[in-house]
Amino acid sequence: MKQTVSAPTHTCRKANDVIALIGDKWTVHIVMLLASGTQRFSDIQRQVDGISRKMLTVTLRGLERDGYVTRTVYATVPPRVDYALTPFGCELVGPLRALGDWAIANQPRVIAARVAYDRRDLAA
Amino acid sequence: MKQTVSAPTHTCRKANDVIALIGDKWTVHIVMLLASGTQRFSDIQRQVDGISRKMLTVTLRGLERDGYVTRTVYATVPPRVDYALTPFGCELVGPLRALGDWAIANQPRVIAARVAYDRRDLAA
DNA sequence: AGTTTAGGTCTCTTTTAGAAACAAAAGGTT
DNA sequence: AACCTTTTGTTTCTAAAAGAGACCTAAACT
Repeated sequence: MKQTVSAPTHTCRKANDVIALIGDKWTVHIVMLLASGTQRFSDIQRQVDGISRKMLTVTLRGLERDGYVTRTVYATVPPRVDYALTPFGCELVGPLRALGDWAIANQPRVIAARVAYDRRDLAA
Repeated sequence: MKQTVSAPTHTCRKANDVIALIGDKWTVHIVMLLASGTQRFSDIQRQVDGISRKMLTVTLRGLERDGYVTRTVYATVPPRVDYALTPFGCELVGPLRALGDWAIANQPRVIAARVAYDRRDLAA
């Protein structure tokens, strides 16, 4: 029997692959940061609260690979590496900022919902 | 010495907490699905390609806890459980759909960027 | 009796995230 | 000369999370 993968399913799987990176919590922060201009590695690390060097490297490499950011290495010692959005990356800023702003604006409601849920759970 | 956590940093950490769930690859799919109406557990599982029962349970529970969806259990055998967006969850649909649509529309460009990157990488 | 069904849970294995040590090499300091 | 600092990583090791698959319940059907 042939595989029964419908067209919509196929589209979803591919979109999922894109979303897996752009929806990532670190990615949202980093892209919003870079939206305000070029930054070097250590600048980003300082501004993205709680990220480890490793995860920053991994995330930035992924963003570079997918075409959202450029990585410019200066052959100095100690090294200096600049990250900046590509034009394609700039296009992503709109929808991503919408999500980020929504999250910031509605965070108190989420916290309230959590507290209510956990209290209800406790009572049961 | 006092902790030096600036106000923006504080805001970012809290927003991060919200984004960690709403930006999740499964969440985006599930919320978009529920946007078109109430669905039962097995319906969602069938439509969200590749999700395991466990991850579907975990994700839906998280969405319920944060106030985005309601969970209605019917005491029948075999059981039946309906999931639906709350009014709050409906508010999330806008920004989430924007992101999802962007991902679908631009997926080919991402794939192209990846291929180019990997080829460049290989040549080096 | 035995089978099927829906919505989970439980256990076990594989990935992934995160913390922390190490690298490299030019320039300044002792 | 030997040592320290600086920046951007990489490597290693541990903890947490995701995924695969068996198991559970109990009514209705065969």
